Amino acid sequence: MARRRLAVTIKHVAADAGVSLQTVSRVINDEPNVRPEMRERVKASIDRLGYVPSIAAQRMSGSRSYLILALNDRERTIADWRARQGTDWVDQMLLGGMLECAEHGYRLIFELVDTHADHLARELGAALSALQPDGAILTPPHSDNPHILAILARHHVPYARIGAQDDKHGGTADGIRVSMDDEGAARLATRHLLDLGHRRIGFISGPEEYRLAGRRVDGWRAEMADAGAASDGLLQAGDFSYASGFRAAQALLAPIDRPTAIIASNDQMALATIEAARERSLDIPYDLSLVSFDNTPLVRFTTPPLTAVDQPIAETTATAVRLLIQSQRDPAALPGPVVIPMGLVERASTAPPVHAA
Amino acid sequence: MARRRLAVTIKHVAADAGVSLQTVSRVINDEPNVRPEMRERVKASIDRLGYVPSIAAQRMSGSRSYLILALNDRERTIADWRARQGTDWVDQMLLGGMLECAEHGYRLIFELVDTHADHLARELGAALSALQPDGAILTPPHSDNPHILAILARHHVPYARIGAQDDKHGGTADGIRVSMDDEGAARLATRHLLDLGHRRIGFISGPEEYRLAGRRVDGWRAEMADAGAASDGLLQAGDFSYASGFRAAQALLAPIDRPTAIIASNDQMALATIEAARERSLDIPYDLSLVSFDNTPLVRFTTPPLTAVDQPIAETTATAVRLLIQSQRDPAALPGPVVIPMGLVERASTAPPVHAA
DNA sequence: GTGAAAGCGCTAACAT
DNA sequence: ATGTTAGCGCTTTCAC
Repeated sequence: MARRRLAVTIKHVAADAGVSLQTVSRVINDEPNVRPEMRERVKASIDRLGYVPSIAAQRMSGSRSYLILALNDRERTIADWRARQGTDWVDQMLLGGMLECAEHGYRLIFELVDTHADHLARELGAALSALQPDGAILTPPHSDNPHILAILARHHVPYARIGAQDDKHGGTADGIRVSMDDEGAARLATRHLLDLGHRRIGFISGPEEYRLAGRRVDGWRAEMADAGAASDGLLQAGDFSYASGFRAAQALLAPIDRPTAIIASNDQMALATIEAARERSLDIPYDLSLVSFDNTPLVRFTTPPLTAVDQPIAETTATAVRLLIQSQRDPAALPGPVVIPMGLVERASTAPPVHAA
Repeated sequence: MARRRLAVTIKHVAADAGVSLQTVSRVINDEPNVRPEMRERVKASIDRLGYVPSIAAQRMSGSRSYLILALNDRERTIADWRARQGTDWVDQMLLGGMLECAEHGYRLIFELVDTHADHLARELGAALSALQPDGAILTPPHSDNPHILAILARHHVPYARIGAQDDKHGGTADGIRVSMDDEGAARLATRHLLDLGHRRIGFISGPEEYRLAGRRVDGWRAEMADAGAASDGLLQAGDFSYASGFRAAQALLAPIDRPTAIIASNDQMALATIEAARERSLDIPYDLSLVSFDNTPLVRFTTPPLTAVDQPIAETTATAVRLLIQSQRDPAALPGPVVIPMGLVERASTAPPVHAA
């Protein structure tokens, strides 16, 4: 069976326009040294023939692949998908990432990567060798994984690290860094509750391997301190799971001098806090105010709908893509760490404490 | 700046194993005419060097690209992402599609395609020329779009149509077809309500351009007829939007002889029905039973949680991928239309009617 | 069963 | 400002 190559190639365009391959290539890549009239002629041929460069061929000859890899944690992502809890992290990433890529003629490819070290080098290496992307976007917890950074570096793939905290090599700019202002957001949430009149504000933290979890704790503690409110005994450790959130909420709500408000550092743990409050017949928001983190879709459908810190995932991903592409064009100017502000969406789960105001 | 090609290529493997390029190629592609011992030797070299074939090069020389495109409607998908209502169609597609692809050494690339005819040919053509995928998965409403099918055919890209109803060219097997059993599911939902003792069961339909919407209506009507229950005046047209669902529910609930149960053909319209019932002080499930379609995450968080028909999107997508890949291996045997059964998840929104049982 | 040669579509380096 | 040449990594003939 003869392979029918119906695809129009650069040759057809060259013939049609009566120029050399090279001139067509120059036009495609917006390179100099082509007279305007030639350029127009070639463009006309391209349009007429409906020519589109083959990414494979472009990549083969050492040029760009116009592919950007979005690397996410396999285990966690699949678990989220299976759980069907409405977590839309992936969707928001695609929304921000794909649209921004399209803007620049790139394409975003979503890829799952195992954290487990054995597979890691093989798996990620395979993806990089096979696809040869022009860049990669790392999400937590990969953003701070030195193994992954090393593999990327070995393959000369530039990367943007979302939510990465520090440079690994003391001061050396290690990839592009784009973070959400988790600390500021925690302050914002805490301030909101303080303003309502709360003084005893509990906090349920996330797991330590997520650096952003620590930053959220820092923000809460700092804002409490600034207000002269004690935070001792008001911190409970969770791991972002419902079960851990439930235990943490129970621990916070058990004492007589229980907090009048709780900040949960993600939505699942906030959900668990609602349940823990219900068990003790505490009414939200009157007996207990609750602020959640992340603002995933489900918090609009809980009873009551939750006041929540909003994670601007789409905007953050778009920014990462933009900086990555810009830095290819001008490899000199790597931008410093960029911080995207987070917002607070007030809903019905926060109110003044009963005995205050 | 010298381009440092650190990647290990087929040459390195050939040299390392002391064989020709061709033999390595045969091993990679599991082709015959290689002695077992040679094969082992080459495999050992591949492992040692961590060699991975470059997709670009493979594609260049006329072989597979190991890429499968998942085509979704741009406007609708972006709107869903922006709305953040917890619709996880895309996630479930990725779950089923990516994992099944990985199983066979393929990769799934998620792509948005405009329905608007002008752009369509350019856009989709560009994606196909650039990526040269080995196959495409079409989702509604693209599955039945003759324009898209034609462009795919012109580029010789085999496709699987999810939720496509009929062959376009009367009997000619037009691509692979995988559908969910919408009619059966509607019957299932209706039967569930009939079994509870309901006789007046209202139905809120979806827009006509989605063929599955029509099939859901058919199933409801057929099951009602089988039970000897009248369906006249119990059908209201919606378009899958909240607003349309609200209007439809209002129309259904206004008459004195209002239905004791309603089936909404998607979750947004079910949500709207909850609100419409609340406005008339109708308690769900006691005054009104409600069954939803799709089982997106949000229906677990409503009050009450909704009994819903579950769309097995992941399984359907996985099946489409599997059939697509199989049919490349053995182009002879294109399977007939495959139907994936849907299930009913019972939650708290359905109960016997007050004046029955 | 194995290898050598040609070529896929494109761009970098080097002419002109 | 434009054309020519070589080669990217791989698979497909076609020899042996």
